[in-house]
Amino acid sequence: MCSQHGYQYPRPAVTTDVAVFTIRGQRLQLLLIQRAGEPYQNRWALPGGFLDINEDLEACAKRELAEETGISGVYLEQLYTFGSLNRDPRGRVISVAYYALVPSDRLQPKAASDAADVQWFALDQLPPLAFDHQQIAALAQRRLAAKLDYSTIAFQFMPKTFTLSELQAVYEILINERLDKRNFRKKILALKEIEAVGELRRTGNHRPARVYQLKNPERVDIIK
Amino acid sequence: MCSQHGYQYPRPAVTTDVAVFTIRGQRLQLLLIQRAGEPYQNRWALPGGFLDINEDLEACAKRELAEETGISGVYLEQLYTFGSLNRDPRGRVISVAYYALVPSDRLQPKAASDAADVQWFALDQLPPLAFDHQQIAALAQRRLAAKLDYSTIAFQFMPKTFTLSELQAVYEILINERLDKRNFRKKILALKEIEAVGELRRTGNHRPARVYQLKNPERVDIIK
DNA sequence: GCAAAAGTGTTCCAGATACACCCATGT
DNA sequence: ACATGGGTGTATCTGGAACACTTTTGC
Repeated sequence: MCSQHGYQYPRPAVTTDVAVFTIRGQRLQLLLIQRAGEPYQNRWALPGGFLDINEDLEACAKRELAEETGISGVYLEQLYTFGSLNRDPRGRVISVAYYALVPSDRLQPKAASDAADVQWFALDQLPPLAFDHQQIAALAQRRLAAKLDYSTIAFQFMPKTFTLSELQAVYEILINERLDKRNFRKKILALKEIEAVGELRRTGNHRPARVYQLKNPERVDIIK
Repeated sequence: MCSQHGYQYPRPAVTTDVAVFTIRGQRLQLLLIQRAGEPYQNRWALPGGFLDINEDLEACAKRELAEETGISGVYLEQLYTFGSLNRDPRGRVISVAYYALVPSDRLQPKAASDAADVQWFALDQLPPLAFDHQQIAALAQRRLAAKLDYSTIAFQFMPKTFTLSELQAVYEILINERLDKRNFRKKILALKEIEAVGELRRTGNHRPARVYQLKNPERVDIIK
Protein backbone atom coordinates (compact mmCIF):
# COMPACT_ATOMS: atom_id res chain seq x y z
CA MET A 1 0.00 0.00 0.00
CA CYS A 2 2.77 2.39 0.87
CA SER A 3 4.25 2.45 -2.59
CA GLN A 4 0.98 2.72 -4.44
CA HIS A 5 1.80 6.25 -5.46
CA GLY A 6 5.39 5.82 -6.51
CA TYR A 7 6.81 7.47 -3.42
CA GLN A 8 7.99 4.61 -1.30
CA TYR A 9 9.55 6.19 1.78
CA PRO A 10 7.94 5.76 5.17
CA ARG A 11 5.15 8.23 5.70
CA PRO A 12 3.97 10.00 8.79
CA ALA A 13 0.37 9.50 9.86
CA VAL A 14 -1.87 12.55 9.55
CA THR A 15 -4.56 13.56 12.00
CA THR A 16 -6.78 16.55 12.58
CA ASP A 17 -7.58 17.95 16.02
CA VAL A 18 -10.13 20.61 16.82
CA ALA A 19 -10.19 23.15 19.63
CA VAL A 20 -13.90 23.86 20.11
CA PHE A 21 -14.82 27.00 22.03
CA THR A 22 -18.08 28.24 23.39
CA ILE A 23 -19.29 30.70 25.96
CA ARG A 24 -20.99 29.09 28.88
CA GLY A 25 -21.65 30.25 32.39
CA GLN A 26 -19.99 33.63 31.79
CA ARG A 27 -16.78 31.87 30.80
CA LEU A 28 -14.97 30.95 27.63
CA GLN A 29 -14.93 27.17 27.58
CA LEU A 30 -13.18 24.44 25.63
CA LEU A 31 -14.65 21.09 24.64
CA LEU A 32 -12.62 18.01 25.59
CA ILE A 33 -13.12 14.31 25.20
CA GLN A 34 -11.85 11.68 27.53
CA ARG A 35 -9.83 9.15 25.59
CA ALA A 36 -11.27 5.64 25.66
CA GLY A 37 -8.15 3.86 24.37
CA GLU A 38 -4.39 4.00 24.45
CA PRO A 39 -2.28 6.03 24.31
CA TYR A 40 -3.20 8.48 27.04
CA GLN A 41 -6.17 6.36 28.06
CA ASN A 42 -8.61 8.33 30.23
CA ARG A 43 -6.72 11.54 29.61
CA TRP A 44 -8.63 14.52 28.30
CA ALA A 45 -7.86 15.56 24.74
CA LEU A 46 -9.10 17.65 21.85
CA PRO A 47 -11.55 15.84 19.59
CA GLY A 48 -9.78 14.60 16.48
CA GLY A 49 -8.45 11.59 14.70
CA PHE A 50 -6.78 10.07 11.68
CA LEU A 51 -7.31 11.38 8.19
CA ASP A 52 -8.94 8.96 5.77
CA ILE A 53 -6.95 8.57 2.60
CA ASN A 54 -9.80 9.91 0.47
CA GLU A 55 -10.91 12.64 2.79
CA ASP A 56 -10.35 16.35 2.67
CA LEU A 57 -8.60 17.84 5.71
CA GLU A 58 -11.51 20.01 6.74
CA ALA A 59 -13.93 17.13 6.16
CA CYS A 60 -11.85 15.03 8.52
CA ALA A 61 -12.00 17.67 11.22
CA LYS A 62 -15.77 17.95 10.80
CA ARG A 63 -16.28 14.19 10.78
CA GLU A 64 -14.23 13.57 13.91
CA LEU A 65 -16.01 16.41 15.65
CA ALA A 66 -19.40 14.98 14.76
CA GLU A 67 -18.43 11.41 15.63
CA GLU A 68 -16.87 12.20 18.96
CA THR A 69 -19.06 15.02 20.19
CA GLY A 70 -22.18 15.20 18.04
CA ILE A 71 -21.39 18.78 17.06
CA SER A 72 -21.77 19.89 13.43
CA GLY A 73 -22.49 22.94 11.36
CA VAL A 74 -20.30 25.30 13.31
CA TYR A 75 -17.64 27.81 12.33
CA LEU A 76 -14.39 25.99 11.65
CA GLU A 77 -11.01 27.36 10.62
CA GLN A 78 -7.57 25.87 10.15
CA LEU A 79 -5.19 26.92 12.91
CA TYR A 80 -1.71 25.46 12.50
CA THR A 81 -0.02 22.19 11.69
CA PHE A 82 1.93 20.48 14.44
CA GLY A 83 4.60 17.99 13.55
CA SER A 84 7.19 17.63 16.31
CA LEU A 85 8.99 14.33 16.16
CA ASN A 86 7.79 13.03 19.49
CA ARG A 87 4.37 14.51 19.86
CA ASP A 88 2.69 11.11 19.62
CA PRO A 89 4.04 7.93 21.28
CA ARG A 90 2.63 5.82 18.45
CA GLY A 91 5.22 7.26 16.08
CA ARG A 92 5.40 10.08 13.62
CA VAL A 93 2.07 11.85 13.53
CA ILE A 94 1.40 15.22 11.90
CA SER A 95 -1.67 16.99 13.23
CA VAL A 96 -3.47 19.65 11.26
CA ALA A 97 -5.20 21.62 14.00
CA TYR A 98 -8.45 23.53 13.58
CA TYR A 99 -10.51 25.62 15.89
CA ALA A 100 -14.27 25.92 16.01
CA LEU A 101 -16.78 28.24 17.66
CA VAL A 102 -20.13 27.00 18.93
CA PRO A 103 -23.13 29.26 19.63
CA SER A 104 -24.08 29.20 23.26
CA ASP A 105 -27.49 27.66 22.58
CA ARG A 106 -26.17 24.54 20.85
CA LEU A 107 -23.82 23.15 23.39
CA GLN A 108 -25.12 19.78 24.43
CA PRO A 109 -22.30 17.53 23.30
CA LYS A 110 -22.82 13.79 23.65
CA ALA A 111 -20.04 11.26 23.99
CA ALA A 112 -19.88 8.87 21.05
CA SER A 113 -17.62 6.32 19.36
CA ASP A 114 -14.12 6.30 20.79
CA ALA A 115 -14.67 8.95 23.44
CA ALA A 116 -15.47 7.81 26.98
CA ASP A 117 -16.83 11.18 27.93
CA VAL A 118 -17.24 14.70 26.57
CA GLN A 119 -17.19 17.85 28.65
CA TRP A 120 -16.77 21.59 28.60
CA PHE A 121 -13.94 23.08 30.64
CA ALA A 122 -13.23 26.68 31.54
CA LEU A 123 -9.97 27.70 29.92
CA ASP A 124 -8.29 28.58 33.17
CA GLN A 125 -9.22 25.19 34.65
CA LEU A 126 -8.13 22.74 32.01
CA PRO A 127 -7.12 19.26 33.14
CA PRO A 128 -3.78 17.82 31.92
CA LEU A 129 -4.17 17.11 28.23
CA ALA A 130 -2.95 14.30 26.00
CA PHE A 131 -0.23 14.78 23.39
CA ASP A 132 0.66 18.43 22.73
CA HIS A 133 -2.97 19.44 22.98
CA GLN A 134 -2.23 21.98 25.67
CA GLN A 135 -0.07 23.81 23.16
CA ILE A 136 -2.74 23.58 20.45
CA ALA A 137 -5.40 24.92 22.80
CA ALA A 138 -3.16 27.78 23.85
CA LEU A 139 -2.44 28.76 20.26
CA ALA A 140 -6.12 28.55 19.36
CA GLN A 141 -6.96 30.85 22.23
CA ARG A 142 -4.34 33.37 21.13
CA ARG A 143 -5.64 33.26 17.57
CA LEU A 144 -9.18 33.77 18.75
CA ALA A 145 -8.15 36.74 20.87
CA ALA A 146 -6.25 38.27 17.95
CA LYS A 147 -9.16 37.85 15.54
CA LEU A 148 -11.57 39.49 17.92
CA ASP A 149 -10.55 43.00 17.11
CA TYR A 150 -10.03 42.79 13.40
CA SER A 151 -12.85 40.47 12.39
CA THR A 152 -16.45 39.66 13.16
CA ILE A 153 -15.54 36.25 14.52
CA ALA A 154 -17.24 36.86 17.88
CA PHE A 155 -20.62 36.76 16.14
CA GLN A 156 -20.07 33.04 15.64
CA PHE A 157 -20.73 32.52 19.35
CA MET A 158 -24.22 33.95 18.99
CA PRO A 159 -27.43 32.02 18.38
CA LYS A 160 -29.52 32.88 15.31
CA THR A 161 -31.11 35.80 17.08
CA PHE A 162 -29.79 37.81 19.99
CA THR A 163 -29.93 41.18 21.68
CA LEU A 164 -27.20 43.78 21.73
CA SER A 165 -26.74 43.27 25.45
CA GLU A 166 -26.19 39.56 24.91
CA LEU A 167 -23.62 40.34 22.24
CA GLN A 168 -21.90 42.81 24.52
CA ALA A 169 -21.76 40.22 27.29
CA VAL A 170 -19.99 37.82 24.89
CA TYR A 171 -17.42 40.45 23.97
CA GLU A 172 -16.87 41.30 27.61
CA ILE A 173 -16.17 37.68 28.46
CA LEU A 174 -13.83 37.27 25.51
CA ILE A 175 -11.71 40.32 26.19
CA ASN A 176 -12.21 40.09 29.91
CA GLU A 177 -13.17 43.68 30.55
CA ARG A 178 -16.27 45.83 30.80
CA LEU A 179 -17.32 47.88 27.80
CA ASP A 180 -19.25 51.10 27.53
CA LYS A 181 -22.77 50.36 26.32
CA ARG A 182 -23.15 53.36 24.01
CA ASN A 183 -19.75 53.02 22.36
CA PHE A 184 -20.27 49.30 21.91
CA ARG A 185 -23.62 49.71 20.19
CA LYS A 186 -22.29 52.49 17.99
CA LYS A 187 -19.36 50.37 16.87
CA ILE A 188 -21.34 47.19 16.27
CA LEU A 189 -24.12 48.90 14.34
CA ALA A 190 -21.54 50.76 12.25
CA LEU A 191 -20.27 47.40 11.02
CA LYS A 192 -23.59 46.85 9.19
CA GLU A 193 -23.27 43.16 9.92
CA ILE A 194 -26.47 42.72 11.89
CA GLU A 195 -30.05 43.84 11.41
CA ALA A 196 -33.05 44.20 13.69
CA VAL A 197 -35.39 41.28 13.26
CA GLY A 198 -38.38 43.37 14.26
CA GLU A 199 -39.33 41.57 17.44
CA LEU A 200 -38.73 42.40 21.04
CA ARG A 201 -37.47 39.98 23.65
CA ARG A 202 -38.88 40.37 27.16
CA THR A 203 -36.85 38.67 29.83
CA GLY A 204 -37.83 39.97 33.23
CA ASN A 205 -39.06 43.06 34.90
CA HIS A 206 -37.55 45.62 32.62
CA ARG A 207 -37.85 47.11 29.18
CA PRO A 208 -37.79 44.48 26.40
CA ALA A 209 -34.80 44.38 24.04
CA ARG A 210 -34.67 44.55 20.26
CA VAL A 211 -33.78 41.24 18.64
CA TYR A 212 -31.04 41.18 16.00
CA GLN A 213 -29.64 38.65 13.54
CA LEU A 214 -26.57 38.40 11.35
CA LYS A 215 -27.01 39.46 7.75
CA ASN A 216 -24.54 36.77 6.63
CA PRO A 217 -24.57 34.12 9.34
CA GLU A 218 -21.85 31.94 7.79
CA ARG A 219 -19.49 34.75 7.08
CA VAL A 220 -16.64 36.19 9.11
CA ASP A 221 -15.49 39.55 7.79
CA ILE A 222 -12.19 41.30 8.28
CA ILE A 223 -12.80 44.74 9.68
CA LYS A 224 -10.28 47.56 10.04
CA MET B 1 6.80 -0.25 6.75
CA CYS B 2 3.32 1.13 6.77
CA SER B 3 2.26 -0.59 9.94
CA GLN B 4 5.40 0.15 11.90
CA HIS B 5 3.51 2.45 14.19
CA GLY B 6 0.44 0.35 14.84
CA TYR B 7 -1.80 2.42 12.61
CA GLN B 8 -2.13 0.38 9.49
CA TYR B 9 -4.37 2.40 7.20
CA PRO B 10 -2.97 3.94 4.03
CA ARG B 11 -1.25 7.23 4.72
CA PRO B 12 -0.99 10.37 2.66
CA ALA B 13 2.47 11.60 1.77
CA VAL B 14 3.52 14.87 3.40
CA THR B 15 5.49 17.64 1.74
CA THR B 16 6.48 21.18 2.55
CA ASP B 17 6.49 24.00 0.02
CA VAL B 18 7.88 27.47 0.51
CA ALA B 19 6.85 30.77 -1.05
CA VAL B 20 10.02 32.85 -0.94
CA PHE B 21 9.66 36.60 -1.41
CA THR B 22 12.17 39.32 -1.93
CA ILE B 23 12.26 42.85 -3.23
CA ARG B 24 14.19 43.22 -6.41
CA GLY B 25 14.15 45.83 -9.11
CA GLN B 26 11.47 47.88 -7.37
CA ARG B 27 9.16 44.86 -7.38
CA LEU B 28 8.01 42.21 -4.97
CA GLN B 29 9.29 38.96 -6.42
CA LEU B 30 8.74 35.26 -5.84
CA LEU B 31 11.36 32.53 -6.12
CA LEU B 32 10.47 29.57 -8.34
CA ILE B 33 12.25 26.45 -9.41
CA GLN B 34 11.82 24.68 -12.67
CA ARG B 35 10.95 21.06 -12.03
CA ALA B 36 13.51 18.59 -13.36
CA GLY B 37 11.32 15.47 -13.10
CA GLU B 38 7.75 14.33 -13.38
CA PRO B 39 5.08 15.27 -12.62
CA TYR B 40 4.88 18.74 -14.13
CA GLN B 41 8.33 18.37 -15.66
CA ASN B 42 9.77 21.75 -16.70
CA ARG B 43 6.91 23.58 -15.01
CA TRP B 44 7.76 26.28 -12.49
CA ALA B 45 6.96 25.48 -8.88
CA LEU B 46 7.59 26.57 -5.33
CA PRO B 47 10.68 24.99 -3.78
CA GLY B 48 9.71 22.11 -1.55
CA GLY B 49 9.62 18.36 -1.18
CA PHE B 50 8.81 15.32 0.85
CA LEU B 51 9.12 15.25 4.60
CA ASP B 52 11.65 12.80 5.99
CA ILE B 53 10.16 10.54 8.60
CA ASN B 54 12.52 11.83 11.29
CA GLU B 55 12.43 15.45 10.31
CA ASP B 56 10.63 18.38 11.84
CA LEU B 57 8.23 20.22 9.50
CA GLU B 58 10.12 23.49 9.63
CA ALA B 59 13.43 21.66 9.21
CA CYS B 60 12.06 20.07 6.08
CA ALA B 61 11.08 23.44 4.63
CA LYS B 62 14.53 24.83 5.41
CA ARG B 63 16.31 21.81 3.99
CA GLU B 64 14.38 21.77 0.73
CA LEU B 65 14.92 25.49 0.38
CA ALA B 66 18.66 25.11 0.89
CA GLU B 67 18.93 22.07 -1.38
CA GLU B 68 16.95 23.51 -4.23
CA THR B 69 17.93 27.16 -4.09
CA GLY B 70 20.94 27.55 -1.81
CA ILE B 71 19.02 29.95 0.42
CA SER B 72 19.26 29.60 4.20
CA GLY B 73 19.03 31.64 7.36
CA VAL B 74 16.00 33.65 6.33
CA TYR B 75 12.73 34.47 8.02
CA LEU B 76 10.36 31.51 7.69
CA GLU B 77 6.81 31.09 8.92
CA GLN B 78 4.16 28.45 8.50
CA LEU B 79 1.36 29.58 6.20
CA TYR B 80 -1.34 26.95 5.75
CA THR B 81 -1.72 23.25 5.09
CA PHE B 82 -3.15 22.21 1.75
CA GLY B 83 -4.71 18.81 1.38
CA SER B 84 -7.22 18.68 -1.47
CA LEU B 85 -7.73 15.18 -2.75
CA ASN B 86 -6.43 15.81 -6.25
CA ARG B 87 -3.77 18.43 -5.73
CA ASP B 88 -1.00 16.01 -6.73
CA PRO B 89 -1.26 13.48 -9.60
CA ARG B 90 1.01 11.08 -7.71
CA GLY B 91 -1.74 10.45 -5.18
CA ARG B 92 -2.72 11.82 -1.84
CA VAL B 93 -0.22 14.46 -0.81
CA ILE B 94 -0.63 16.92 2.04
CA SER B 95 1.51 20.02 1.76
CA VAL B 96 2.42 22.15 4.74
CA ALA B 97 3.13 25.50 3.13
CA TYR B 98 5.54 28.10 4.50
CA TYR B 99 6.57 31.51 3.36
CA ALA B 100 9.96 33.13 3.65
CA LEU B 101 11.37 36.61 3.22
CA VAL B 102 14.85 37.22 1.83
CA PRO B 103 16.79 40.46 2.29
CA SER B 104 17.45 42.17 -0.99
CA ASP B 105 21.20 41.77 -0.70
CA ARG B 106 21.18 37.98 -0.45
CA LEU B 107 19.30 36.97 -3.49
CA GLN B 108 21.61 34.96 -5.65
CA PRO B 109 19.83 31.61 -5.72
CA LYS B 110 21.60 28.76 -7.47
CA ALA B 111 19.87 25.76 -8.98
CA ALA B 112 20.77 22.53 -7.23
CA SER B 113 19.67 18.89 -6.87
CA ASP B 114 16.29 18.26 -8.41
CA ALA B 115 15.70 21.74 -9.78
CA ALA B 116 16.60 22.43 -13.40
CA ASP B 117 16.62 26.16 -12.85
CA VAL B 118 15.86 28.75 -10.19
CA GLN B 119 14.57 32.24 -10.88
CA TRP B 120 12.88 35.25 -9.39
CA PHE B 121 9.56 36.32 -10.90
CA ALA B 122 7.59 39.50 -10.37
CA LEU B 123 4.30 38.60 -8.73
CA ASP B 124 2.20 40.05 -11.50
CA GLN B 125 4.13 38.06 -14.10
CA LEU B 126 4.15 34.55 -12.71
CA PRO B 127 4.35 31.68 -15.20
CA PRO B 128 1.83 28.80 -14.90
CA LEU B 129 2.70 26.89 -11.75
CA ALA B 130 2.70 23.20 -10.90
CA PHE B 131 0.17 21.62 -8.52
CA ASP B 132 -1.88 24.17 -6.54
CA HIS B 133 1.16 26.39 -6.12
CA GLN B 134 -0.62 29.36 -7.64
CA GLN B 135 -3.09 29.18 -4.78
CA ILE B 136 -0.33 28.85 -2.20
CA ALA B 137 1.53 31.83 -3.62
CA ALA B 138 -1.64 33.92 -3.63
CA LEU B 139 -2.39 33.08 -0.01
CA ALA B 140 1.18 33.85 1.00
CA GLN B 141 0.97 37.22 -0.66
CA ARG B 142 -2.28 38.03 1.13
CA ARG B 143 -0.77 36.99 4.46
CA LEU B 144 2.27 39.14 3.83
CA ALA B 145 0.12 42.13 2.97
CA ALA B 146 -1.96 41.63 6.10
CA LYS B 147 1.07 41.34 8.36
CA LEU B 148 2.57 44.52 7.00
CA ASP B 149 0.47 46.84 9.05
CA TYR B 150 0.33 45.02 12.33
CA SER B 151 3.86 43.62 12.55
CA THR B 152 7.44 44.50 11.79
CA ILE B 153 7.67 41.80 9.15
CA ALA B 154 8.80 44.22 6.42
CA PHE B 155 12.13 44.62 8.24
CA GLN B 156 12.93 41.05 7.19
CA PHE B 157 13.45 42.29 3.65
CA MET B 158 16.25 44.57 4.78
CA PRO B 159 19.97 43.77 4.82
CA LYS B 160 21.83 44.01 8.14
CA THR B 161 22.21 47.75 7.79
CA PHE B 162 20.07 50.13 5.80
CA THR B 163 18.94 53.72 5.58
CA LEU B 164 15.49 55.05 6.35
CA SER B 165 14.97 55.91 2.71
CA GLU B 166 15.75 52.36 1.71
CA LEU B 167 13.27 51.10 4.28
CA GLN B 168 10.65 53.51 3.03
CA ALA B 169 11.22 52.35 -0.54
CA VAL B 170 10.53 48.77 0.58
CA TYR B 171 7.30 49.76 2.28
CA GLU B 172 6.22 51.72 -0.76
CA ILE B 173 6.75 48.73 -3.01
CA LEU B 174 4.91 46.42 -0.63
CA ILE B 175 1.83 48.56 -0.21
CA ASN B 176 2.12 50.02 -3.68
CA GLU B 177 1.73 53.67 -2.76
CA ARG B 178 3.88 56.66 -1.94
CA LEU B 179 4.41 57.60 1.69
CA ASP B 180 5.18 60.90 3.35
CA LYS B 181 8.81 60.97 4.39
CA ARG B 182 8.36 62.78 7.71
CA ASN B 183 5.39 60.71 8.85
CA PHE B 184 7.11 57.50 7.84
CA ARG B 185 10.24 58.29 9.83
CA LYS B 186 8.24 59.36 12.85
CA LYS B 187 6.26 56.12 12.83
CA ILE B 188 9.23 53.84 12.26
CA LEU B 189 11.41 55.46 14.91
CA ALA B 190 8.49 55.37 17.38
CA LEU B 191 8.53 51.58 17.09
CA LYS B 192 11.94 51.52 18.79
CA GLU B 193 12.84 48.54 16.65
CA ILE B 194 15.86 50.04 14.91
CA GLU B 195 18.87 52.02 16.06
CA ALA B 196 21.40 54.22 14.33
CA VAL B 197 24.61 52.34 13.75
CA GLY B 198 26.66 55.53 13.89
CA GLU B 199 27.94 55.56 10.35
CA LEU B 200 26.85 57.46 7.31
CA ARG B 201 26.30 56.01 3.88
CA ARG B 202 27.29 58.17 0.95
CA THR B 203 25.76 57.13 -2.35
CA GLY B 204 26.00 59.91 -4.88
CA ASN B 205 26.05 63.64 -5.08
CA HIS B 206 23.92 64.40 -2.07
CA ARG B 207 23.95 64.41 1.69
CA PRO B 208 24.93 61.02 3.17
CA ALA B 209 22.30 59.00 5.01
CA ARG B 210 22.38 57.66 8.55
CA VAL B 211 22.76 53.89 8.69
CA TYR B 212 20.38 51.87 10.88
CA GLN B 213 20.11 48.28 12.03
CA LEU B 214 17.47 46.15 13.72
CA LYS B 215 17.78 45.81 17.47
CA ASN B 216 16.47 42.24 17.26
CA PRO B 217 17.21 41.05 13.74
CA GLU B 218 15.54 37.65 14.10
CA ARG B 219 12.41 38.96 15.68
CA VAL B 220 9.11 40.00 14.17
CA ASP B 221 6.98 41.96 16.60
CA ILE B 222 3.26 42.51 16.59
CA ILE B 223 2.57 46.23 16.72
CA LYS B 224 -0.76 47.99 17.31
C1' DG C 1 -43.86 53.24 42.54
C1' DC C 2 -39.74 50.85 42.35
C1' DA C 3 -36.21 47.91 40.59
C1' DA C 4 -33.78 46.46 36.53
C1' DA C 5 -32.10 46.33 32.03
C1' DA C 6 -32.80 48.88 27.28
C1' DG C 7 -31.87 52.62 24.73
C1' DT C 8 -29.75 57.14 23.21
C1' DG C 9 -25.62 62.03 21.91
C1' DT C 10 -22.04 64.97 22.83
C1' DT C 11 -17.49 66.34 24.42
C1' DC C 12 -12.73 65.29 24.62
C1' DC C 13 -8.31 63.43 23.46
C1' DA C 14 -4.72 61.06 21.02
C1' DG C 15 -2.83 59.31 17.09
C1' DA C 16 -2.70 59.79 12.05
C1' DT C 17 -2.37 62.92 8.12
C1' DA C 18 -1.02 66.89 5.44
C1' DC C 19 2.41 69.90 4.36
C1' DA C 20 7.62 72.99 2.96
C1' DC C 21 12.03 74.12 3.79
C1' DC C 22 17.17 73.70 4.92
C1' DC C 23 21.40 70.41 4.77
C1' DA C 24 25.41 67.89 3.05
C1' DT C 25 27.49 66.08 -0.67
C1' DG C 26 29.53 65.23 -5.80
C1' DT C 27 30.26 67.20 -10.01
C1' DA D 1 26.66 76.97 -8.09
C1' DC D 2 23.57 73.54 -8.80
C1' DA D 3 21.41 69.15 -8.66
C1' DT D 4 20.23 65.36 -5.68
C1' DG D 5 18.43 62.89 -2.04
C1' DG D 6 18.78 63.42 3.49
C1' DG D 7 16.77 65.33 7.28
C1' DT D 8 13.38 67.95 10.33
C1' DG D 9 8.31 70.31 13.05
C1' DT D 10 3.62 72.01 13.31
C1' DA D 11 -1.29 72.46 12.35
C1' DT D 12 -5.32 69.82 11.30
C1' DC D 13 -8.38 66.03 11.16
C1' DT D 14 -10.63 61.96 12.61
C1' DG D 15 -11.83 57.94 15.01
C1' DG D 16 -11.96 56.13 19.76
C1' DA D 17 -12.92 56.95 24.73
C1' DA D 18 -15.41 58.98 28.46
C1' DC D 19 -19.60 60.05 30.29
C1' DA D 20 -25.61 60.34 32.47
C1' DC D 21 -30.17 60.28 31.89
C1' DT D 22 -34.82 58.62 30.04
C1' DT D 23 -37.74 54.52 28.72
C1' DT D 24 -40.28 50.33 29.32
C1' DT D 25 -41.46 46.59 31.61
C1' DG D 26 -42.69 43.06 35.88
C1' DC D 27 -43.73 42.87 40.40
